[in-house]
This record gives sequence, structure tokens and C-alpha cells, in this order.
Amino acid sequence: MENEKKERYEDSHLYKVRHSTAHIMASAVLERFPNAKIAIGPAIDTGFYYDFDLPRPLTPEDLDEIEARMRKLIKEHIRFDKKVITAEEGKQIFHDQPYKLELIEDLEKGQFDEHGNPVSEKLELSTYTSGAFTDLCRGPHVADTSEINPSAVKLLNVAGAYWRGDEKRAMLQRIYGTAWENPEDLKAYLDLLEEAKKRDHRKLGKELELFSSVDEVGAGLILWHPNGAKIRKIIEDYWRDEHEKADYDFVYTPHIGKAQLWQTSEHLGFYKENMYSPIDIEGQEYYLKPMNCPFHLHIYKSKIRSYKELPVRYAETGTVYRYERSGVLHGLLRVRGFTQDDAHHFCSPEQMPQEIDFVLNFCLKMLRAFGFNEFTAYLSTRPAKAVGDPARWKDAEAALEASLKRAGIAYDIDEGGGAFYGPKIDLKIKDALQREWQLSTIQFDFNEPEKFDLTYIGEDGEPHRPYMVHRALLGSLERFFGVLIEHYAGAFPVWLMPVQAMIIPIADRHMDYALELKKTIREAGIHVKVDDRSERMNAKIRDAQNQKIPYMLIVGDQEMENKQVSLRLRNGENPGAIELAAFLERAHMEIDAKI
RNA sequence: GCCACCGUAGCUCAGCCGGUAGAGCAGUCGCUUCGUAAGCGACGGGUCAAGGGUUCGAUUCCCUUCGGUGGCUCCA
Repeated sequence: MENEKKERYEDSHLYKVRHSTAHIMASAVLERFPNAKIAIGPAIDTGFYYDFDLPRPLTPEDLDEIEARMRKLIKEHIRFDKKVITAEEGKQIFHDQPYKLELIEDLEKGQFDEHGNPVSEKLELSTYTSGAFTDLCRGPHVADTSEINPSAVKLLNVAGAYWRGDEKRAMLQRIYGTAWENPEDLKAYLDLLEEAKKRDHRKLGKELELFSSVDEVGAGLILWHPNGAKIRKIIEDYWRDEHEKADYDFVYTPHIGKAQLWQTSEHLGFYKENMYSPIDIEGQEYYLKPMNCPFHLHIYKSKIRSYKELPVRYAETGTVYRYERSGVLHGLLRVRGFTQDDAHHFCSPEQMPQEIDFVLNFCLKMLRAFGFNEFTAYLSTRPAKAVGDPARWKDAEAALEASLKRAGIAYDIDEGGGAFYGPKIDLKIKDALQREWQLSTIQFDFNEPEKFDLTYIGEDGEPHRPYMVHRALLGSLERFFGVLIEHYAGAFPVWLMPVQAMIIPIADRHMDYALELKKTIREAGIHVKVDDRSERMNAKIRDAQNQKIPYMLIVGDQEMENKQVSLRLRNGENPGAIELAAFLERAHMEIDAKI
């Protein structure tokens, strides 16, 4: 893998095309709004954007017109000319562009790049001129617009964006667009967006009656309907079985705790902006829990611990409440109340490497069981503001990294991205559409064992401070379910389906046979229903198909006579009449194989 | 929270420039008993998100609140 060096996206031709198209867009916007103030306009993973300060909000019609102007410009084969300039020259050129002036000043100081990220060395200033448009830019760009295919460019939407991502600064209008090498690639991308829309878990959640959230209950609070709840139960049952086998102990803890608890854990110091206002109970302040750990720590603390009982592993599907700004809420993926598949490990320093290995592999096993097979990881290290002995941080970081290497997972290091209390590994999975989602997190915690004064008695008879690992594998059941819905487009593997088989009697006279079958099939442990409505078979098939039920068992005169069922699958395949025993065997095989 | 857009029956949506609403599906009730993706008919269902304002009159215009969508920021 190391010797096949993949071309970095930033070095690719497509990157230049997109970046250049962003400039062309800015040029077109300036034609339409000569007084527009321009901010920044980079290429991004799937296209590009440019931020503008405009006299009025953009409409969809504006986008159409800007796009038309862009095509016209592209066809003019405009050259991109680079010129290295001094800061003084830059200030001349952009004297009426306040955002550019600010960039130049920062670049001059040599402290920030165009995104406001700190840089170590002083950067050279340059401009790129394309036709009437000149932008402060370090490039690179295409030589001229003949390299851009006007039929492979499309503007997508307008959104608000703060100047430099800072909510205290001006709100700009960002136009998102996409550009590709050819119209076929553009179409493939637009089709992908279309497919993603079809799989949207909010849409499928409604259609398959999985979950909802309603105004009267509150934003970001999820109601799990019977179908969704059934799937959740299957997930939780599997999760519990696996944890049982892996020597976890299960605990249950309350939803609220006294202010003092959160004071000790430092949540009120470091996490308060994510916590809800306190509840007054007989003059004492209580807070809804944003995390489960302080409770687990208290269970650990309930008696003297010997090194012999380590590692201690406490697991709980614990429901936590975190304040999220209304604008960030999103279906199941971002909510205000959610259930973590949480656990805390307490171990000795010597046990730490094997404990990390264990939890990482356990995590991968769990995710694979649900059909996720591609992972990437981030190792987040010590931030500037951190608690705990730096030497222990180094140990912990090394342990995490070694474990990632042993597990053979590709990872990036997020320098300084750890939590204040410890370094962590965040695992991302790739779904069927190759989109990445962060689910799992494995975190060291140097803070709480200290704050809660956790100890164990070592071989030497002296008290020692245990290491603590905090982990969630599926992350939260809500988010996990949302990702699962989109991954499978609602057609979950059989083992997860709330209804695995639907018996479809053709006429009323087949009802008794259908009910008899149902009994036998249910006794065989399969979730089965009979469609006993006075509908035509075709209608019943259609409805079952739309519910994505894996097995449709059609029974009429022939089946009744031969003691068979006619099997139809949700992909439209039609294996036809088989013995009931053969069906049960097939179903059990597929359920056990989790396919 | 901020910017833009949106909020009409359970669902998907129509309703031009102000004169208090309509379709398909779903539901209920009949009829139909049917071989691999929607049988026919009848009926019921909306304080047009909520509150306030302008107006003789507001679903339609204005304001506020709540909720949603796309982003910004943040995160499981």
C-alpha cells in the first residue's frame, strides 16, 4: 500500500478545475452584483463554494442566471494568470474588498492562511487574473477555461456562512456548486445525491413507521414507533449478548444527578454549555445527565477494589441529554436526547494495552455484525489545555496508536484534538454510498479517576490509581439507527427486520391455512404476520414489497393442497412453491448469517 | 443561535393579483374472493403550525413564537 502513492486530491486536475470554476463563479456574481464583496472560494471534496457579501438574498433564479453567465465565460477560454505581489500591491488591487484586505493583513503578519488557520511560515502573496476578475489566491489553477467542461458544472444551493466561520462576524452568502471532468461524472454525482435523498432516514422513518419527532414533544426528542423499537430491541439484545460474552457487567443509572456530582466530574466546568438548566428539588440543584460516567465511577467506588478484579467493565445503554442549538438538529443523527451504548473500563496501567486492543477489536466485531466493513480512524492527542501528567498522556497515546496498528486500521492523527481529560480514537464507518459517519469513540480519561479518587489495592498492598477508558461502539442508538437506515435504504438484513415474513392468502378460504402457517412459523422464532385484509393478492404484495419485508409467503389452493408456501423475495425474485420446512431452513440460515 | 427558504386533511401535494379550501393515497363502510407491485363504489376527515396586526373581509399581506429544510459552528 505504501509504494502505490495515491495522488493527493489537492494535486489533481479536478481540484484545479473546481477551484478555477469557483473563480469563474465569483466573476459571474460580480457581473450581476458589481458591488459584491468577495470572501473566499475554495474547492471542496465534491465541488466548490464561494462566499459573498451581497446587497440582497440570492434567489434560485439568481443561481440560474449566474450559472448561465458562468457557461458563457467558460466558453470564452479565459486564461488564468498568476502574479506574485507584495502586500502593498495587494492592498491597492483590493482597496474596495474589505475581506481580501483582512486576508492580506493576516498573510502579511504571516500568521494565518486564507482560511484563518495559523501557519508557521510567511506565505508568498499572489493573485490570479481570469478575464475581468482578479482574486487573491495561491492557486493552482487550470491554464485556461478550455480545461473546464461547461456541461459538467452546476450550481447547487445557497447557504449562510459566517466570515471565517466565526459567529461573531458577518453572515455571508455561500453559493455551493459542483464541477467534474465530464458530463457523465456530473450526472453520476447528481444521481448519487438523488439516491441519498431516497435513502434519507427521515423519509424512510416515516414510510416504514420507524420513528418520529413532533413539535408538541419537542425538537430533537425521538419517539420510537413499534417497528423502530423492534429493531432497536434486536440491536440491544445482540449488543447485550456480546457484552455478556465479553465479560462486561451491566449497570443501570439515573437520568439526573446532583450539582455536586457534576462539579466533581468537572462537567459543570468544561461541559456546561451542553447541559440543560438545573432542576430544583427541595432546594437542591439537579442536572439531567449529559454523560453516564460519574455514575459508573460511583459504582466502582462503592467498595475497595483489588488488582485481582481488574479490569472492571461496566456497560449501560444510558440515555443522556445534551443541549444542541436548534439549527444543528437533524433527524436521528443529531438530537437532544439519545442513548449511548456506553461502557467504562477500569484497569491497571499494565493492562492498558491489552484493554485497548480488546475494545478496538470488540468494536470492529460489533460494527461488522451490522454490515459495516470499511473503517477509518482518528487518533486525537493532547490539547493545549489538558489535565493529567504528560507522561501518562504519552503512554496512553502510544497505546492507542499501537493498538490501531495491530488492528490494521488506517488512521490520521488529529494533533491536539483530544478531550481535556484524555486522548481518544474516533472510528468512522463508510456506508453503502461511501459516505463516512462517526459512530464509535474510545477515550482515555485521566480526569475522573483523579477527581473521584478511584483506587485499587495492588500486589504491594498499596492503593493505586486505575486507568479509565470510556467507550461507545455504536455511539448512540439514535444515530446508529439513522445510519443503518440509510446504509440499507430501509431493507435491513433479515435478522433486523421487525416483520420478517408476510403470509399472503389469495382468497378468504385460504385464511385458516395462513393462520396455521403463522403459528408454526412464529414458533420457529420468525417474526411473521398474515395480511388478512380483503384485498387482492397484488395489492398485498405491493404493500409488503413497500415495507421491504424479506419473505412474502403466498398461499392459495395449490399451496394449501401440497402443504407448501410460494416464496417471493423483496428484490422481486420469485423462487416459487417450496415446503414449509425448506422455507424455515432458508430463513434460519439467512438470519444466523445476518444477511 | 445565525442566514436563506418552508409549514394547507394521517401522507404527498394543488390553491393566480386577499372574498374562510381541493386532488391522489391512507382511513371507515359496502361490494368483490381474485395467482406475483395498486379491484370498484360510497362516506368521513382541515380553528390552512400557533398568537397578534393591517383590512369590510386573511390560508393568501406584515410582525412574533414554535417546528422543518439547506448551510455556518459544534458533536454521539
